[in-house]
Amino acid sequence: MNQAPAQEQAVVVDLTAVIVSIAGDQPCVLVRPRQGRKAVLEALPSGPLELRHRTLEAGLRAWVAAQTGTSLGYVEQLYTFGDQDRAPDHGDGSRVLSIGYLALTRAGKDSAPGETVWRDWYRHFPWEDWRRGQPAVLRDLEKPLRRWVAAAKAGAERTSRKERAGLAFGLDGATWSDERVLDRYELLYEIGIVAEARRGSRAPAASPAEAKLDGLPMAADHRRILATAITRLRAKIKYRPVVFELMPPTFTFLQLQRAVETLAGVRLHKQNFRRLVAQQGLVEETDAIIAGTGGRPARELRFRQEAILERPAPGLRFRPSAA
Amino acid sequence: MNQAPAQEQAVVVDLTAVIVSIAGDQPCVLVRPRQGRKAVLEALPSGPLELRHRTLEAGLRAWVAAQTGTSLGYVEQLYTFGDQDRAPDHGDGSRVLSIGYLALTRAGKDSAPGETVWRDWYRHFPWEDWRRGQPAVLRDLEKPLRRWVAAAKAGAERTSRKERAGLAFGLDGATWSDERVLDRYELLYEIGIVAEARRGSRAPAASPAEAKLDGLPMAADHRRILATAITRLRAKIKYRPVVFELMPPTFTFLQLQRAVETLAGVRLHKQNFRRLVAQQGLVEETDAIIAGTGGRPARELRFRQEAILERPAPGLRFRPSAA
DNA sequence: TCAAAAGTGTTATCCTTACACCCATGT
DNA sequence: ACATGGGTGTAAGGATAACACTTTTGA
Repeated sequence: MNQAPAQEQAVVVDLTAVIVSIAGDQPCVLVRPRQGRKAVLEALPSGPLELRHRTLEAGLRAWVAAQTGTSLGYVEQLYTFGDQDRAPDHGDGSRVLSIGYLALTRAGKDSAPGETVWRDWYRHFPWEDWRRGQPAVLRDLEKPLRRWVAAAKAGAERTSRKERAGLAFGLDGATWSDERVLDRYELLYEIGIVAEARRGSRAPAASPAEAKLDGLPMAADHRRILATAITRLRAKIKYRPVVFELMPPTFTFLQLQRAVETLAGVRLHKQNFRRLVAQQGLVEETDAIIAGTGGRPARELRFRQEAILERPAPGLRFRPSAA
Repeated sequence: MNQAPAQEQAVVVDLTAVIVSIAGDQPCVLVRPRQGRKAVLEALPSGPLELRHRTLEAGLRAWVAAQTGTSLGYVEQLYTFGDQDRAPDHGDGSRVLSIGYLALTRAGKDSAPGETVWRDWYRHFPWEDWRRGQPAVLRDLEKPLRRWVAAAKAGAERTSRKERAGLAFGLDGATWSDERVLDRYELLYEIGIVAEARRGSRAPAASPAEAKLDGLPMAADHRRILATAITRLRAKIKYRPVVFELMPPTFTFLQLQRAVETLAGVRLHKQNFRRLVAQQGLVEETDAIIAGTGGRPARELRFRQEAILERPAPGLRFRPSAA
């Protein structure tokens, strides 16, 4: 194809998994400790693509099985990360690509084998959880955001920064969108609030005040991959019945609502959510009634596979509740 | 990170571009001839990732500039293809990944430099163009599809095949969805109707009747990459203002409608489309009036950048017209 | 008895869809 | 005159959001 292979370069490809489950009211991701240059950091399960892997997905499943003992169900490819400066950990000049995957599983918080642990993803993104109202960090983030906008000299650059910050964080009358997780992370990375941005010691060290605004860092660029996964998942529950991959086979309306709220990081309006789910035909009642829910016993529900055939976009197109 | 690099394998990464533009009423993709094993096939512009490329996207832009003389505007990553049997052209056992990108450009049909050519993408997917009603091929495809369903022994496999075929091709009362381009291609690949599926000489040669049902093949797995691009683009015009990347700076309502119809492969309802676009605030009128449209002169429109800030999902959420 | 959850009913409002109809130009 | 595209009005139906209210359990 190409007569000048002079510069052609072999690269190593890492397969990286964001494995998500729900435990109680926490959205969890499976991580394992990895020794960084200064401290032990949390890393996503991952391993290099090998010749024996017939497909990329098969390679991912093999690595995850080896490292976590888990056999994955639902898996989808997210994105391929390959920028040269994205992972200061590998500073040896060689090229490492990461192909990120999103996996959904029912495995509970207890069942993390080997050295792996389930972690609430909001520990890494404290500004993303609006279930108890606007998160406290977010108010404190507004000041550095506005400072960053003002730091550009007036004109195109200033306008562009103002727009980006407004859109991503819902400033100046813009509404907060649960789906802009990656936009927000990348903006905070650019500003230098996120610890990973300062690893290459290019950016100035954060003031102690700013350091408190950041969530928990992760190894390499895994936090960016996690942000990509959350973005994809939050978008996808709205037009595909993916929540059910995270639910037990049977559940109640409220449990389903809580699951969606957990992922989306918002509170939903109870009555309307029930009606939405019911009339979409996504679930059907079993004969059972579940007691001990803390109130009146609830009808037990199960997912209706057939719904996929009937609706063009069978998801939970919720809107956050006003309250 | 991993103590046993025994099997670690270096791979070559190809950056592949699906460059789309609209010429008249044709959705076009930029291709260049490539010598296959038997014949000259159309290939997407592509080249290997090199050390000098700081980012994947930069590498892609460099290769496209070198091969086509085009400097790309809008670019987004699509998917990374890495299955071992996906590209029978490279049969030497080495691993080649392809990272596919979608690029949108205003360049017209005339301006294809070097050995490149603009091609109507429906030549490769004749079943995807419903602008003049149900495409003729589709009626003929129904028979082999049903034969494939019936070929499975009754039970889970048969049911699954029936569902897949129904969903993808709108059989048995299911509605045709313009977004299932990749599903349809992959199903036809699996059945063996698509020529690429028979390259490895695993599948039986098609009967002359079946060969006529297939669209034009492409080099390697480029047709699959193109199908991925069309799928993404058809989905995206509905919630992001990406059509405007393909439009001239100013245009009329009908031109905009034709552009969307060209991409989506469906006819739209005129009055409702106008209202939809107008009330979304996606466009604004210039002072000019355009004559010579074939009827009454039309108001000239331009895209409103600000619309992106105001709407959460500023796209053209059209539905196909009944007629 | 009371809090918490389950569940029903109703209304105002908005958006979509479809239909009907008039306007201005080129041939 | 008439075909073609440009452009407005409006009414029916469905989906949504917000509200109020009843029922059933466990502590």
